[in-house]
Amino acid sequence: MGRTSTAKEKLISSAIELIGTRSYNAVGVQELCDHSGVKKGSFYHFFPSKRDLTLEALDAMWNTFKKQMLDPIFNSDMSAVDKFNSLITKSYEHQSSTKDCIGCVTGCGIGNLALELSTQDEIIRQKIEQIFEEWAQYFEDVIVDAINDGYLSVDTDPRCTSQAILAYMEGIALMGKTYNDPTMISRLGEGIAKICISKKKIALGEQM
Amino acid sequence: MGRTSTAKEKLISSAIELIGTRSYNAVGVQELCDHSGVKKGSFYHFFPSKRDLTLEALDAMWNTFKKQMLDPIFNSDMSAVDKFNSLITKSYEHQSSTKDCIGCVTGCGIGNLALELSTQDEIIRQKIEQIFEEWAQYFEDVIVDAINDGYLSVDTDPRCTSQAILAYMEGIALMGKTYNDPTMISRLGEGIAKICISKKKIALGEQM
DNA sequence: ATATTATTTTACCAACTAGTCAACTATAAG
DNA sequence: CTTATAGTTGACTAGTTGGTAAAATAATAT
Repeated sequence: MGRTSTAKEKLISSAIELIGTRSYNAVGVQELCDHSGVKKGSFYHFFPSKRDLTLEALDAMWNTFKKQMLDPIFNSDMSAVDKFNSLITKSYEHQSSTKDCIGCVTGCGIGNLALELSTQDEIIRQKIEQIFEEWAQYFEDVIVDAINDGYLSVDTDPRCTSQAILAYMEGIALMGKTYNDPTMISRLGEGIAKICISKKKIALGEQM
Repeated sequence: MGRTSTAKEKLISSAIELIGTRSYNAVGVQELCDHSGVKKGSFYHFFPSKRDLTLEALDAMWNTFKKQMLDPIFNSDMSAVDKFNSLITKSYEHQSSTKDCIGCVTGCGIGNLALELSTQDEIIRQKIEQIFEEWAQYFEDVIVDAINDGYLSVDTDPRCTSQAILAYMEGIALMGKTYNDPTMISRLGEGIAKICISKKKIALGEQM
């Protein structure tokens, strides 16, 4: 009942675009409304706050990323190494076309919000933590396979290693954004398959 | 001539503390002034803009980091591996005490600003790029030594590898902040010495 | 056709933003 | 002791911030 609307979807798209290329605090509700052709009253009809829009934008970003990047690669029959290399290549291509289009490397939209808001908004921090958990699970699954197939030592800690690979990817995106150079991603991405963390832990006090 | 003042130093310290634990856009000039007990008029006597204060805060952060972290480790006689492990341990300890003190992992103050401002402020982006260049140089020097001493393959690309290690450190800091868990840094840090990038490059189209 | 309900619109608010300015004051050097 | 100068102060913009309230409107299910 009542009329239908595309305002919500338009606001989420604008949030991904504007906040993704600048930052959460640099983009205001008014600008989000202007960009999507929605009046501020409508904004607050659909979202209780800017924070809530951001939460939904984060979900949309993650779903798009899974559908366009992770699923095609990690549901394929490539080797573990090729899967990681392919992810790097696709990331490079994406950042490269973003730079051609708007003049700057924007990095990872999720990582950007993680660093900007983790200490300021516990709900957003938790949402990103949960996204990172899902993301690392993609990696962990192929690492477990690689161990079972004998391509990786049985000493490899799959969870630790998958988080390390995710950390490295986020770090590469940060470098690419800082240098405003997409080739940073392909150059540094070559090191990705070498990261692995063993189960045998060295006690912290002993390692020096 | 004229009177002396500590206002500038106090403002820089406040900027490091407040912007470091929240973000650039989340901290206003008024709050910076209140925190350091300086009136707004004095702020603009010393700094033409909030941006300029941030630029000086970035310098101060980098100098402190060099003096307290990099110099003691990289001017020591440890092995290359021990130097990197030691840096991880010190980073863990620092983030850990920050969490005990204020309740959250703040990550790398320089990396935080890099992601927040790189697409918005070209001058700040360039300053951080230059800091990253200096930072990676510390790593590159020990990698070159390790190659010369036979601990690392002669195929190792020192510049690429040093940037990759810096990327990994920034990625680890991002994960620690996102999970609000300092142990992320020590756990993932174990993989740091394994990263290395070879000189022999695989053409981008061939790698899949 | 009408009642119901979802959406849109406009005008509004109080608080806050970065930044300005001119008058005032303390001090270091001569 | 004076004078030049560096630093301090508080009042002031003009524009923006996230968010609110209520009236107006359009579409849908009956």
